[in-house]
Amino acid sequence: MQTRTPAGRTGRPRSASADAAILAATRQALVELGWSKLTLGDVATRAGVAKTTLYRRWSGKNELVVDAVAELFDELSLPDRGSLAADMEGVVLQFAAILARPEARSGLMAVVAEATRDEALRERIRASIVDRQKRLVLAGRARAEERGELPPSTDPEESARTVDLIFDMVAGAVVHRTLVSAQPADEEWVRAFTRVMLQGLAAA
Amino acid sequence: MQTRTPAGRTGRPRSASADAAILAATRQALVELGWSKLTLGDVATRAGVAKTTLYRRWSGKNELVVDAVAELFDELSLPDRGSLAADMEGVVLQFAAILARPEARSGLMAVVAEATRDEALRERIRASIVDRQKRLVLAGRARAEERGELPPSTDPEESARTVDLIFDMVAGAVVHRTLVSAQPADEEWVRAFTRVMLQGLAAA
DNA sequence: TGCTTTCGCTACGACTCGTAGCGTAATGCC
DNA sequence: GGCATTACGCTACGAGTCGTAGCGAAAGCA
Repeated sequence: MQTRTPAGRTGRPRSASADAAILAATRQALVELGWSKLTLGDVATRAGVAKTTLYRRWSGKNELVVDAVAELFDELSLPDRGSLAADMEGVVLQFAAILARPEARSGLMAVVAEATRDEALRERIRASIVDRQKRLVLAGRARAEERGELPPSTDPEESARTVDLIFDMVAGAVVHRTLVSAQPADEEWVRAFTRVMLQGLAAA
Repeated sequence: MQTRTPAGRTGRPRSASADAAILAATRQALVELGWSKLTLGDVATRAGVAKTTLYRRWSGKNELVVDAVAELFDELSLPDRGSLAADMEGVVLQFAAILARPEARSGLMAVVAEATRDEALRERIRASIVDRQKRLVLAGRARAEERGELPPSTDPEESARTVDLIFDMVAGAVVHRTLVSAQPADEEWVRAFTRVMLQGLAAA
């Protein structure tokens, strides 16, 4: 949210249900209208709140949509499928499934585009979406190390660079496949992609 | 352009210089204002043409910006650097250099976002940007085959799938690195990326 | 010279934006 | 219970943009 609810303060507290209603209404509007035709007045009507309430909590469309989209990615998980390759295929498929949803497609790309000219927005995206999901890469590597599929990482700086590279390659490829090439990131594609990734990383 | 200039037609012909001026003005406005604050009225003023002239040629902001951005990617080339790895590093660096320019950053992502809800726009992007640059992948592979670095491709369908995969991975990773992670795709990163790509492809 | 199409210009209604002002509702503190 | 404080819903507003229409002038072609 734009203004975090301070802990000990007097006065009427902000309605928690309004937050949820607004974010849900934002996603619904993204599905039906897309980014460019989405107006804050419309979102407020859908959520059953006044437009002024919306402006009291978010400074604008960008921040609102980032928060609405960020919630979508929290459902990503990394179930143990027995091998590094299977784990990776699984999470990539989950990621692809989220990107197949229209509220994620139109919302995510639009805020990334806006973020190219807005450092604060870029930081917000990084904090609430990107960095938040890097946990998956870290967990996958840790699990592979436990299995003995990967040697334990030694140089922490080199290790961080590799995580960033993996994340850029995975997220970038899936996004490009889904949104630019407009082809489904189905099991066949994910299998081919994962093979290139893992073979390439293993050789390095 | 929105309406191609028909060949044999009577009447005053459309000014060719106006097209160039409008596209240049669009890029300039993208740099100074970004996507969301760019208005067609402003572009028309910058280009020294009337707003109505602009609407006669393009149906809207989306189509205009696609054409303005597409021109940026035509300067990509594939100089012979002696090896597949060097060729790939070279073209990836060129691609990164274009994406480092503000008119490409803000424009490209925005139209991709809009394209998620507009099939015609998606097709326009694919035709005027994506497919147009796949020539680089094809040329790089052909050159590598001549050098003997790659076996000649046999199955044409499998071959096409590989080209698509490579393109999604290269373009996606560079875009994500540059625009989402907001880190420079510098020589060090490109070298690491290229190594993973080529090792991964070689093993498959 | 006529015919055709484009051009620049002005004006227009419709819409969205973000904010201000007001009275009311909900909470904490005394 | 009363009071201060904050959030809420509602209405209204000026500012800005959109995309289009209508006009006379300009630039080609036969």
